[in-house]
Amino acid sequence: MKKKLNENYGYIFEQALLNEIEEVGKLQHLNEGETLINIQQKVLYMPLLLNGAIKIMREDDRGDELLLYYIEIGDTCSMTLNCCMGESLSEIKAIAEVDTEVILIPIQKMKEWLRKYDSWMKFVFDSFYNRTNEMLEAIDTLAFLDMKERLIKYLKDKAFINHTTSLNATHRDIASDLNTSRVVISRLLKKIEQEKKIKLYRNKIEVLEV
DNA sequence: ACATTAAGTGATT
DNA sequence: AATCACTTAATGT
Repeated sequence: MKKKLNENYGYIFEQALLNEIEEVGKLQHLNEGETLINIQQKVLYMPLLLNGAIKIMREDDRGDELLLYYIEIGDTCSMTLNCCMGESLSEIKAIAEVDTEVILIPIQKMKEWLRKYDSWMKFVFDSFYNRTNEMLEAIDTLAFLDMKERLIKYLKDKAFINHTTSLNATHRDIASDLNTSRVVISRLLKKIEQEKKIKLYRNKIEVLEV
């Protein structure tokens, strides 16, 4: 853990803070598809991403999901930052997009470190800024793009996060991430394929134009 | 060979 | 863009 921590955060945090993180943090491995936190669950830890990627989903009361954005290396989730004052319930659902390693930090430490370490404060503010921007982008996407454009963006993002143009996903999965129906996705994918931007297979999509 | 699941399609709203 | 109803294709047992 020490090594991985240093690789990813060695340049951001001072040594004393790194030591504390090592002391109180728990290393956790998440397999692809595993849930880090679910909606309405108590937020007890703040995750520091070491590698991999996590997708952040919103969910309505019927259980319909919507992909908001991804969290990547060196990131944390700002939703947990809101919670540093006390226990609260998660507004979002976080699922590992690929195999992922995180360090879990008890949220009580967050407040304490804010006063103690400049680098921590800077990190928290930066994270806030980054998440807010991603949130705005998610809103723009929803408000201004039609389903076809959303789908293309989705494919690009997914290819980027997974570091491959060969995506393993069913039309059903995609429809659920975008909160639409499978039929719609199938038809749009067909169109996009005809435009030579992707190639379709069973359970798999090859992204050609990136 | 049969059941299950993924994907394609026309028609309707 | 969503839904229905149905078909076809791929895959697992």
